Amino acid sequence: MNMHALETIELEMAVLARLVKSMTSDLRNLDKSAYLLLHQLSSEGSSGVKILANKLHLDISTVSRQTASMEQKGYVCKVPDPKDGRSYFYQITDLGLKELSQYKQARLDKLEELLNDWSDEEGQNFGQLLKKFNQTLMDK
Amino acid sequence: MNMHALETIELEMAVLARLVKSMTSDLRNLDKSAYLLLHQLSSEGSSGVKILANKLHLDISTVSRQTASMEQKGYVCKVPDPKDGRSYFYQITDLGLKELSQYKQARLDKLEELLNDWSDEEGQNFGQLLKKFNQTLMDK
DNA sequence: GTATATACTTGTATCATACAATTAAATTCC
DNA sequence: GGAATTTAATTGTATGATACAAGTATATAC
Repeated sequence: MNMHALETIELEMAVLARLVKSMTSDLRNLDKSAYLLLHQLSSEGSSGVKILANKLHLDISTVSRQTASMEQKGYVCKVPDPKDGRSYFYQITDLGLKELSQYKQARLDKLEELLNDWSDEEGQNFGQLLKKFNQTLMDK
Repeated sequence: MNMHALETIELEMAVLARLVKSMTSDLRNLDKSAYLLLHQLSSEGSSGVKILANKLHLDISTVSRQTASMEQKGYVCKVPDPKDGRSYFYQITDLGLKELSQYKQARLDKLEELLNDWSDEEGQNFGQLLKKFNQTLMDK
């Protein structure tokens, strides 16, 4: 790929990481970190910490703490695996779904306001490229 | 903007933030956090912590610690402002420039490998949209 | 039935960050 | 010109997200 484009992506990616961090720091009903966890449980169904850790690219100890915290808040419930006394499934609860949807909506509202002068085409394009980029990162 | 596009951007942005975090955790000569600081000093010249904090969207206390750490490593030097006894300029040193460039190159190499099957056009497009997105975030 | 592997949790450490308190210098306002 | 206020920066303290290592309990293999 063209060097200039690479350099742009490289720098802007660093800038973005910083900006996203400061941007999301104020919608704090939900632990920011738990968003993807709940999303995962909601979109691909219950699973145990090992699978979650894999999907989320996190250490299992981190996920274990996240699930414990989510359980404590009533957003997920911990179901023992009948086939294996060591393992559990975490299942998102109705309250968890509600929280997830509210948090998502808050993010969407904010984003919509930010991007209010972007064209449909730019938005679609950006969304697709971001998705592709993530896919590329995920697979390697 | 089209709702579906917004939703894609919203979700993929969260995924990206996570992926970028795990991706960059292994090129650790330079504190990951210091990269943008050195970049800023190198591209827009010396300045004090307040201005840096503004440009980097960080608290001045955070920047103060970052500059102290960079100074300790010899990547920046701290020059008293002759006009104001309270303030300083931080200036990037030759060593700092060298480190910055090495770190940047490592990131570029990694990115190049990741994106080796992307077309020039996609890359350019993505770079431009990322830049525009960051600009949008930066300004609000 | 002992040894090993596996699923998960808990202990400990680190990093990046923010907010609050502090210090020291500059500015303002009688 | 000196007291009150503002400003630039640092330092104290706390937190959140993370990883790695050690521990616990259960399952599997030989």
